[in-house]
Amino acid sequence: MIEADIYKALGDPVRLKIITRLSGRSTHTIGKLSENLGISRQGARKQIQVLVSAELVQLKKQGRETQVLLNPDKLKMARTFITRLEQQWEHRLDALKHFVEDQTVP
Amino acid sequence: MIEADIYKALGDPVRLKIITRLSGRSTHTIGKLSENLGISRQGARKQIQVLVSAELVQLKKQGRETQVLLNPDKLKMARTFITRLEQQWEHRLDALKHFVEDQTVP
DNA sequence: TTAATATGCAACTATTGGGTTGCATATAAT
DNA sequence: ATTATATGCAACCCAATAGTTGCATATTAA
Repeated sequence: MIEADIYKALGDPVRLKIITRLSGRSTHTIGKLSENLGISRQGARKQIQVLVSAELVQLKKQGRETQVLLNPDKLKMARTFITRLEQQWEHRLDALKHFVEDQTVP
Repeated sequence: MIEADIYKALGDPVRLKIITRLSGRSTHTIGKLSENLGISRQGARKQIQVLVSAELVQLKKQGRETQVLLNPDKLKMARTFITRLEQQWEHRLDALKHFVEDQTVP
């Protein structure tokens, strides 16, 4: 079940904040991204690495700094999976509804 | 950042399997749901409890067994949040595109 | 009433995770 | 050449998590 890793990566307030920032502003360097997260730079770096491992984010070294890039495909995967769950659920409810209707005396 | 808790709950293969089962079939008892997860009943029970705490799932006791019910609202929240991230991202890309176009010599 | 089933609760272990500090290194600016 | 900036790497700590086993309890079936 590969999907779990994506949600696991999103399942931390710091990492979610990072992702949110990336989705909103243009590219961030590791340094900028690590600011105002309430933790140390190295702490932030570790969280960024988690996002890299989950492939939600990509690093691109440019000179002495490193850009952090969002990978929208992975976000899409996460959303698609949830959407599928919801659809199955609704389909199930529909089936149940029909079943109940069939049982009803006309 | 409340959202993180939802993803955290989804971020485990066992729990994701449970959610998947719940979305697909009709209501499960705790017992049935705990089968074939590769872990003990009590282990599974703990994971179900995590889902309960995250309000992704609800329990309803019926006699000696307990039904596990999916809470579709929470799934929707998770999906909505990701969708919003994606939209911000796209909006950002659009803005960038326009900026580039403005810089282009006609 | 006795037995079987469905579940709960608690203690314990091992691993993962989030975070820190300290130090090293590479690139850029003065 | 020296200094400042951006980042990397490793060791360490503590808390949380995933899982286990063992036993208790409530409900239903025989």
